[in-house]
Amino acid sequence: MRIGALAKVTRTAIETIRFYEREGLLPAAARADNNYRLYTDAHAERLAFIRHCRNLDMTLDEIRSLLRFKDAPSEDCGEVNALLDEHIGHVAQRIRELRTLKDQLELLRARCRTPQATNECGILTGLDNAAVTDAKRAPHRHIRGAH
Amino acid sequence: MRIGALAKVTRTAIETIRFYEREGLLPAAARADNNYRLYTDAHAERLAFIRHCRNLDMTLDEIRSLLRFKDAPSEDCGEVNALLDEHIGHVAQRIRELRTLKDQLELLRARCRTPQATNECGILTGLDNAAVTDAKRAPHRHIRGAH
DNA sequence: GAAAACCCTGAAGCAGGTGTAGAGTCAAGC
DNA sequence: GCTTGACTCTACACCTGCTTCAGGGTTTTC
Repeated sequence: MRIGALAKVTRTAIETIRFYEREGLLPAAARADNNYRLYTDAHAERLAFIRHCRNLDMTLDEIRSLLRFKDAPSEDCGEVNALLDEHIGHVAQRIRELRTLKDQLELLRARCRTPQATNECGILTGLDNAAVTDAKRAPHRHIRGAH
Repeated sequence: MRIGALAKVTRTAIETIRFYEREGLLPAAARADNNYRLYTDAHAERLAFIRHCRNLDMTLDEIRSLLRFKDAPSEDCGEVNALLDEHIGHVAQRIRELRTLKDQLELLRARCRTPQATNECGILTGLDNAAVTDAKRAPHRHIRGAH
């Protein structure tokens, strides 16, 4: 199948497919005479795998690791378990951070229940006075924020 | 004070300070004869404000809005309330998403309790078979994920 | 035979910075 | 007076995970 068909069955943007090929996640497809990429079902399965992992918020590096394990089928999968455990840890950590964050935001919000002049707004003065404790962040998190 | 001192008191990287100046969040500092930036206490306060907001995971655009309200002290702050409410909504939404994600990851993890050959690993086959429901994502979220 | 739909490459752009190269400035120590 | 080290400057590349764009060529459909 051509790239458009693969994009459709995996519900993935065409550009993303080419991007995964450049990144080495998806093996390069064979080419037709006109230089169009030609994909097999194996490509579709691998891409589906990648997309499932992305839906689980894994980084491309984590997915690369998982693909290596898949490609070495006789090896022990203990490291797969470890990788997943670590990833679950990241997600749990980020949930904790966001809950703290939400508490702080609601505290801040409670400082100004009704609109008034901005120079008396409890929210702005709250942000001025560091009412917010500057929670230390882990330097290399990978689960994204809220926007 | 010079940029290094400002960096120290606000616990902000020097490059980040210059970046905020380029982005228009921090007004350009006066320059000494040797072209070094010279900051006032007002700069330090404004930068502290920005950093508090960033610690609350606001985007630079949201912070830009808040700064505009701060700079117009006689205006009504109802929009500040609205901005914060919306941001709290983003965070709450992201917490919900991450909880669903964590449930899925734990379900997946339960498929392989003990290490075995990777071709029999329940995690890898689970990811193959789309055991994971592909949750739809909001297209323009801004609160970051887990890594 | 023309228009619409598809495909190609290569590069730039997004957020929110971080890190680097290459150069200038300044105070202290020998 | 000269070197060393700490500090600062500008301008640019890099990070993730794509998305968008420019500027082509090809195939399908009417």
